[in-house]
Amino acid sequence: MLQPLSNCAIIGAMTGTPRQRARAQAIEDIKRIAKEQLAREGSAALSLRAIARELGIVSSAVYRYVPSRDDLLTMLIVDAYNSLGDAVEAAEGACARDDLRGRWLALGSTARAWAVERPSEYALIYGSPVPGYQAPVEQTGDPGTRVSFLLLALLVDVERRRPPSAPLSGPLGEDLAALRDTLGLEIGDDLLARGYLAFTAMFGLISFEVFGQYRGSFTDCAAHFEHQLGRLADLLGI
Amino acid sequence: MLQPLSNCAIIGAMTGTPRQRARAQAIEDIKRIAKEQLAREGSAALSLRAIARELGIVSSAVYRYVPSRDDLLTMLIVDAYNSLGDAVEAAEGACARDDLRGRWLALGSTARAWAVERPSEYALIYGSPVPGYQAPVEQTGDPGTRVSFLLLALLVDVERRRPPSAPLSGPLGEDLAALRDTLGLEIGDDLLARGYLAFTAMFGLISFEVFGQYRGSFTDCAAHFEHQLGRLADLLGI
DNA sequence: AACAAAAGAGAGCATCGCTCTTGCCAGGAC
DNA sequence: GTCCTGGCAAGAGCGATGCTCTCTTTTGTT
Repeated sequence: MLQPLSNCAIIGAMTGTPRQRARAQAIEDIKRIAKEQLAREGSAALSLRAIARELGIVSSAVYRYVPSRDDLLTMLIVDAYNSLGDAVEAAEGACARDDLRGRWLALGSTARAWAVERPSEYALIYGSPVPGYQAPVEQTGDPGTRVSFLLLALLVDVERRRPPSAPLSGPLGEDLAALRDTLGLEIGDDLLARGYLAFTAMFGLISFEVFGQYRGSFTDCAAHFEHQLGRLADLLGI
Repeated sequence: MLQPLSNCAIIGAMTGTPRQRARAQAIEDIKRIAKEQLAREGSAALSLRAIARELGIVSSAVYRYVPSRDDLLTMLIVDAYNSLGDAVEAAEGACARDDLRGRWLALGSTARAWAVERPSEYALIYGSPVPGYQAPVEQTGDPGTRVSFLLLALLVDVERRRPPSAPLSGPLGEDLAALRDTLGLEIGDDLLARGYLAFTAMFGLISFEVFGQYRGSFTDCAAHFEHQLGRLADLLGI
């Protein structure tokens, strides 16, 4: 299980020499303003010059703290992954471990609430990739898998309660077997496939809502989401 | 049912005065190069100056044909919606009308194939909105609903074969009733909700694949997609 | 107090979207 | 056939971007 890493920046700001503290604080300020800009203007309009203006310094000074605009975006993506991971882990961890359905519902509801509250940050990690920019996996890798690992852990607990199912044949069966190997988790093909579908459908629901694809079909998106989350729980057999 | 409108540009290029033909051809050239740029660089890197360079004209000349970069984006979005609509309508229309499952599978497979072939155009319509730009609904409205209308028509045929289900209560029930009213379609609450889930899950699956969220979990994404499409057909009871 | 490292300032380069003015040139009216 | 007007391209220019370079100032450390 992954550790909550998102507060390491705060820890960093409290330790070290005054120079290091000031530097960490400056980076935090830059990221804070960047997130505000992101929420106002969108990811492509993220401007280091505008950040510098708002910070009251000249644009070239920002480069003392951030190597480039793309690196700043990567930092924000990592932050977003960790923020989402923190929220979902906390909510899921508050459930009784044997309350499988409750854990799934908590996971989903919290992810949706997080996304609806920060649509711009959600778009950063689950939207179409920012053009001309591919987030480096070595940076985003671990934080980017926290939610999926949470679901996988849930699936392991589900599997324990269910009779073992026959493995799937064909190319999908081979892929699932390979996944089982690399992850080292005991989840049958059937449940693993159902889990993938539930996970993808859940983020599909969130994306449709956040990105405005419903075009106002629902006045109460939360009710719709909860309803569908229940259906997905049924699909998982919990 | 909506007409296939996407070839009106070609019709426009064949008719009218030489002036109008040349103008329509120029706009087509601009859009073609824009799509190539989109595929290479991404939507935010879409540059009118680069288009002008590739076209061998000066940047200001492009503004004779395209009012602004945002308007060009809107044109591309409408084109993408229509291209996807054409493909899906053709594939679904080739199925026997009473082959409900076949129609659903054709709809989904074709949508996925279209998206995998043109990830940049898919991102344009189903990705996170291009920053600082909201596609005007009056332009994208009709083409943007073609696929959903196809699914709704399918759901109507499904409903005819199924025993009527009890309406849902609560806010979701009210939303679904309002949808039934405005659309004028006879689809029960239960099936309508299932249809929404299936639709959203399908595009969630496509988005996860196209946007690289699976991080290489599947060597055969098509097999995985077909498998899940079958599960969603089961969910629809077809 | 002196030093060195870090931070900031400013100029500059290439790019972008977009506007304006200036010519040019061909299609349509006569 | 000629004339003229409307559409078209060119070019300069404005404000903005990311990023680099150099120079100066600040500041923590010794």
